[in-house]
Amino acid sequence: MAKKEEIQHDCEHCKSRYKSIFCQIAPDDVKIINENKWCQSLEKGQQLFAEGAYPHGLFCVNTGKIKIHQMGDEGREQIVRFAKEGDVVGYRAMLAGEKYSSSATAIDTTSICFIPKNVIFSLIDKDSNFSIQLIKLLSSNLKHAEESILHLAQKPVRERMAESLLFLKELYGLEPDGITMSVSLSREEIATLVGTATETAIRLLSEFKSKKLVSFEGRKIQIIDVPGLLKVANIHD
Amino acid sequence: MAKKEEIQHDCEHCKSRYKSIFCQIAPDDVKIINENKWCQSLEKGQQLFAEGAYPHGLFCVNTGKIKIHQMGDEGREQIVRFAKEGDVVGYRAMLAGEKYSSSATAIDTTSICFIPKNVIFSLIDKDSNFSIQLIKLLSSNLKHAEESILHLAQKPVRERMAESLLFLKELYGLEPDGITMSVSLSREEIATLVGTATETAIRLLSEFKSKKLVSFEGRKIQIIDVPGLLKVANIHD
DNA sequence: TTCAGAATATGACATTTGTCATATTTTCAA
DNA sequence: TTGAAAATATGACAAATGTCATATTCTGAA
Repeated sequence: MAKKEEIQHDCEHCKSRYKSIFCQIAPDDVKIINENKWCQSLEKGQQLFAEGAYPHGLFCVNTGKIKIHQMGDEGREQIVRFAKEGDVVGYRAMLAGEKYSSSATAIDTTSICFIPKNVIFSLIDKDSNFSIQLIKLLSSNLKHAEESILHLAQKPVRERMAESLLFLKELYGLEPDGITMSVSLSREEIATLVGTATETAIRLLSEFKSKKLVSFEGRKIQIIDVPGLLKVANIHD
Repeated sequence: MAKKEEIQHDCEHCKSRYKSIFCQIAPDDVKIINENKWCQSLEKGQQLFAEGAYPHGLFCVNTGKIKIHQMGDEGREQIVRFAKEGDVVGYRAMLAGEKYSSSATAIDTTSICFIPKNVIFSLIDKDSNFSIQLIKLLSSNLKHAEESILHLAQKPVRERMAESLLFLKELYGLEPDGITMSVSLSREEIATLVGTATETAIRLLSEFKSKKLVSFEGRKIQIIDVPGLLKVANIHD
């Protein structure tokens, strides 16, 4: 695990708390979390935790962007989820009492807080509202995962590529210019998200560029034609 | 929804309860569930609930087999999960307060109990142990879903077919003869589980038969060579 | 600045997988 | 029992996608 960078934040005034599963907890519990958490900042590319390790707590994303990924048989990575401000990562394995089944890596400068396992379990024990928040989070993740299963099984790569671009735009939003995607990924990372070979991803992006659906300069991708991308993605209503 | 067949069971003596998320609840709560639940039996092919409908509770599988499936763009079904004795179905949408994102259909004669939403939520409220059971269930489903994402994105169809056969053997077990799989699916259903075209599924099964990995007579499939299937599935340790 | 290694790009080609057509077999209701 | 419809099977072919080779461009450290 990356070294601790002790830039302590204060949970009481944490703005990402209100976007998180901790949005409804009691002031006393906020205090307990505040006293037991520690904060850390990650550079782009730094790993938060690795597949196979044992979790000792969970991580709250304060600012930044995280990818959750798994290693396939041939050493090829697969991105299974993303996290942003207000999201919680590393909780699935912790709650299940298992080793991590995925790794988490920062894909941008990221600031996170770590909350120890025992604090979370005592919260579950005393605050049923918090349990419901966790249950809803897991449910939402499961819904998205099952949608991915459907799309990977049935949609051609071109559709999935268009869909992934729109998904990234929705999730991480645009820069102040209103068209450039805030998230910056390598072609290889885009390929592992879409579930295809890097060369295929590159070709499809070039094709989308020539069709004026997107434009890009290196990793900075501009979304030019949302209706066009929706059409390619075969998304209607 | 299918019509109610009032064959009331008794939760206090229900043997599938001990395999379920209700394994640890208090006797008083068992009583409450018993008084509020109703039971239903489903023929093979009968639908339990449909994508888009609103959930009013959850279903416990008493005996039998259920598939959880979604409809893709071109009207092709995708199986995303299975349920068996002791499993709970239809809970994801209910807990999240959403419409069903999948349908559930019996793939064998099945007996289930329905437990109303308010009973479940009051259990969550009073019994944190029950919440943890639900959280673990969701975590387990999410883990499997993310594994499916990895495999659909990276493994060729042949590997996924071998893996699916082994998975079905593990999940539903074998008949008393020790080699025939207990679950009986059409070629089309197997295809929608593996994520391929029906013809491709048929060809692969024929290939496995000629390689003496399996044998079959119609929908009754015998697992002949587990190590061979593991090898084809590219599963090592 | 410069150079090596990485990332991106593109062509050529092989392989996998899906689609369509058409038998053949099975199932089930009249 | 019989016939129609559905399910299974198989061939021929097309389309999608991956792989390998090879440029070209970019990036960061010396």
